Amino acid sequence: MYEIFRQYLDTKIKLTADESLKIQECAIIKKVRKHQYLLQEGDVWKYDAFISKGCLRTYAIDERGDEHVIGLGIENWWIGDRESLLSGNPSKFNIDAVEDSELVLFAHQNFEKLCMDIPAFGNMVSQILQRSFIASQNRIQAALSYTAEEKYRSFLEKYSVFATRIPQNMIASYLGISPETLSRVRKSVSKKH
Amino acid sequence: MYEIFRQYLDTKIKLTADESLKIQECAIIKKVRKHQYLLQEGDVWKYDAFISKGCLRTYAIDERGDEHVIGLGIENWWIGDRESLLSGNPSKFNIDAVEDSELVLFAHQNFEKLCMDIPAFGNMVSQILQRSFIASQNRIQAALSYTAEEKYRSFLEKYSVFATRIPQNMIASYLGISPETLSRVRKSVSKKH
DNA sequence: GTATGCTCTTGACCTATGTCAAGATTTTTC
DNA sequence: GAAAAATCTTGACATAGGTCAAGAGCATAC
Repeated sequence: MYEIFRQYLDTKIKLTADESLKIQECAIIKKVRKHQYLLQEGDVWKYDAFISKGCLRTYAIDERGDEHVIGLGIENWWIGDRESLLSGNPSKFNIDAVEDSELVLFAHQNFEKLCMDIPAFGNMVSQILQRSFIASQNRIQAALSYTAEEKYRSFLEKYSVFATRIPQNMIASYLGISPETLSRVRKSVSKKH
Repeated sequence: MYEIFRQYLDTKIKLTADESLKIQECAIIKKVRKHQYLLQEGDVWKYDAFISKGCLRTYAIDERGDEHVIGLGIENWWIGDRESLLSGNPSKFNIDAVEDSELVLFAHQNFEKLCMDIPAFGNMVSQILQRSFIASQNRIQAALSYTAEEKYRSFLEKYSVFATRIPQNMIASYLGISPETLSRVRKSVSKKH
């Protein structure tokens, strides 16, 4: 439903009725069922996508056939493959639904036009991009410095919302550890309390 | 020297003489000697910084006292701590010079004004930000999926320029492996050719 | 509501990479 | 340009975390 996105916008920026309408006119509502792909490796990603309901993951598959969860997103997050979007090259990633989900999509050209025409909107988008970048930097730091247990603890601190909704094997993959190790870490963490 | 930055701008965007001047008026030239700090943990980072000459690194120090190289930059790269810049909080990172270097700094407020007043400049900046984000995503993928050898190989492919200028122990840290492991990987990689 | 698959846990064992230490090289300093 | 300091290499050994396998616990589907 578009309503969720409207509410999200309201919390972030002030828009005139006209601007608000312009944005809505570009929006495409998309539903995906659990396990359904939003993007498959090899396809070109052409949208800016807001999650209004549910939960999705971005993952890559390496030569050994192992999956690596690159990103996770729930309500009020944005998702997509900016590399494919920007370069026009086929994506290296898959995005699929962890739960039945709903998204608000914008064709990227329309989206860029909205950013140009509505400065408040453009600024919001660039804010989001900045925060995504900062989050990646922090994730890199965690990947470089943390033990398996520290990775899990800091994940819980930041993203406790995810912890209950996402299967453990995906969390393990997101953290760069094996599901077995995550299971053991969880056991030892819970014992300590 | 500011000239290098002017050339960089020329390759990216077209500016009027007036716009060009406005930008130059905000620029602060800063020289740092090898090993000198540009930013120390605990300080607040307040600039947008372009490297016109030399080479710098961003690193964090963990509780065990070990350094982790979060980022590297050479001529024509931007460097800084966007998290501290955006939040106003003290930085978790250190930035220091790997070689004698020269930077073009902009106080962030001036920089934002330039982005607003000169759309071409603003667009360039947001392009750069996007590419930084994409690069981080790829680095996360590498950290999650690659063996030590694969990390080093892909580093060489992307950043062969660095390979000669940056001490191996820093490259090792950037890749999240020990200097000894990197030394062994290099030996085995060179044998294969 | 019971059968079929997933996901999670646990144990036994393995391996890639880390750690420590010593020597060899290279770089810096005066 | 010699001495001191940093960096890199190599060997021996340690270990965090991976892999494999089996069983338990949960969902999902018909």
